Amino acid sequence: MGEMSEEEREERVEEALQAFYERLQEAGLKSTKQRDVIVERFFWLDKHISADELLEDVRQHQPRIGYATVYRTLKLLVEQDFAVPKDFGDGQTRYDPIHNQDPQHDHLICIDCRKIMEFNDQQLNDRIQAIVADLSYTVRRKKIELYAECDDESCPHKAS
Amino acid sequence: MGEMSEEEREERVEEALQAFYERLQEAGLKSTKQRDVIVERFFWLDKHISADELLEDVRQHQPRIGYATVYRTLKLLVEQDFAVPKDFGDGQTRYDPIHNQDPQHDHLICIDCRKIMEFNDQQLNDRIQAIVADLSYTVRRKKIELYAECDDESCPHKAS
DNA sequence: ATGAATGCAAAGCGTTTGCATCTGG
DNA sequence: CCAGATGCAAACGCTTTGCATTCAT
Repeated sequence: MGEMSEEEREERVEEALQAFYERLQEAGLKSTKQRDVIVERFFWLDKHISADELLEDVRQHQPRIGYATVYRTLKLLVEQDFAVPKDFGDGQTRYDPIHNQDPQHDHLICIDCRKIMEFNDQQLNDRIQAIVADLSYTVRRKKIELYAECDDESCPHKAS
Repeated sequence: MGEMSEEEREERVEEALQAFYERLQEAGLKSTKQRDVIVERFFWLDKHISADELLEDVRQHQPRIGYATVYRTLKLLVEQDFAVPKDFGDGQTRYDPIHNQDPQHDHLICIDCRKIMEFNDQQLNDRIQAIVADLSYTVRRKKIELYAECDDESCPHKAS
């Protein structure tokens, strides 16, 4: 997770938005004020987020937005392969934006404080591809969550 | 997934039950008709199962059992590390029994027919352990789900 | 007898849907 | 114009909980 300047971020968001609206048009779907804000904020924030959290953020820009719209937009993003739903076992689905440059990452969850870290390991991905190929399948997407405990006893994660 | 004789299966169930009831006693919890049946069927069936499916199965032995009891028992099994909750994205949680001899397996889900297959790959596990160790963590449990498409066009899985 | 477990029904919670209204292309 | 999008509220499906009753120890 390297640093990213404001311009780079805006550029990335812009690219994603453009790709998204291209798909919308292909599918004969529309661009609306609400949809625009939701999608833009989703790409801008660029992290796994719950419908709830996204709604809260989006309402700062468009206060009268309904949660149904957020759910519908997230569903749309998933269908169009711009987001991946994730379940971390706390009862609500999180959505991870997919930006083309970054292959889909995996998660390491601290069982002490529930902090969620991201990682991306090529050797792991290679092995997965091999396993699935052996079974005569082709991976479309994966969900890898490692629940782990911090080795360092004095680690701040040792909250609970 | 090797074959297993009836005796072996019964023996495995017996072992698991014994371990479970030992823990119960340690925790000052009780054995009841309902709990016994649920836990026994859960270990016997020995596959990821939803509360719903388990209830249906259990009711063939104890018709008056309530679903709350099944949920409570599953929760107990999870707390005591005899089961792992899994979410495959279809809205309901499945529970996987943990039997000590078999390390926790992973899943390959066919995106065409939703069939869920299990696998266990040592190289994969090794790599995971290495990744997590690098981050100064120790894996407690993992959740790996690969959503894939069958390569064989004539495969019966190509249902949808 | 006493704390735990059960069954039932009701409540909870995140998510989806029906419908009247609005809006973008 | 008119299919698609929105907002609201109601419905949904899975899961949890409150409570009176039953049961294991």
